[in-house]
Amino acid sequence: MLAALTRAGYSNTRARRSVLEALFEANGQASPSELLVLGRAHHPALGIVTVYRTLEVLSELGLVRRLHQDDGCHTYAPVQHHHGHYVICVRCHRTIEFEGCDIGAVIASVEAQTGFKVREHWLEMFGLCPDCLAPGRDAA
Amino acid sequence: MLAALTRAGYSNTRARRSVLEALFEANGQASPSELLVLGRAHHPALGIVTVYRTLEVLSELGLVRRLHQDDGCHTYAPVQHHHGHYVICVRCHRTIEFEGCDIGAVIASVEAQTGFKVREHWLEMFGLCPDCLAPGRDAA
DNA sequence: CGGTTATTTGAAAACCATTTTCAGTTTTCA
DNA sequence: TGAAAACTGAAAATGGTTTTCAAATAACCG
Repeated sequence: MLAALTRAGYSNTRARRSVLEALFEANGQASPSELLVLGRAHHPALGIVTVYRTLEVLSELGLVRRLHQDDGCHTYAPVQHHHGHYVICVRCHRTIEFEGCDIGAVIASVEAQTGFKVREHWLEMFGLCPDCLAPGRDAA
Repeated sequence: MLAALTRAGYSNTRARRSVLEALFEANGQASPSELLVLGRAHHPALGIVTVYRTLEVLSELGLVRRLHQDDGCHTYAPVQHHHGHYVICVRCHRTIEFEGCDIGAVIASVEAQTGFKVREHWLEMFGLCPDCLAPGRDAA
């Protein structure tokens, strides 16, 4: 990821490195303010503005994806699959990317129903992760 | 919709009526500030706070659905189908609800891939509506 | 219909995530 | 190593949304 940034012409700075590290230490996904806290473990002077700016660059390069929360705030997850979507645990917020979103048929049906030409879609799933499903781990 | 509000124990007020009217005059969906403008045509004293509060009530009653925009802002659409999702025109913002979101197979595959138990999902599609697709209407 | 109470309303203020501004710092590169 | 370009953080600005609170309105009862 750092290499991709450099390749794209961006400087290799301490602040950006700390954001990248934070991103991988998170639970699959994290908000800018969570990344600030995690990132400061590596670079105490890190500022929230730089977290936002780094995430913006990473998004543009397709290295990170922005997830939408119900309240309208955002969360960011490293991209693993080119066409990936996410399942988010409603209890612990663990987030996993999945691929094989086979909704071609749904899109075709929507196009037929509405006359629209669909270009992109958002799909996010919410549920419980294996750990939070397991009985006896309610304290987690 | 008004009847449903009354049935649920809410007062039938001029302000709420104007928000309902605005909702149906919109292009399938509208933001709170757009609803304020539309609603004021019916009730000039309408305030934005009441628009928000009315939408909140309508959401709770399942009469309206909140759509998420890329920037995190929200838009509201009247509910037509119990399990509906929306296609939004990226050009004119016309929004149409569709049903028959047949992603049971996708959900099953995600559950198998990740071990999560999926409870709900968000699905929004973006594209061009028939009018905006039509050539020669570029001025619209 | 008139009076009383409970509900609702709108303005202003508070909130909070995100963006912009700007002067100082760090990187890059020759 | 030194100059120029890129980057950074703090503080201020923005803008959608929520809270507060006194005034207005609707519902209800007689």
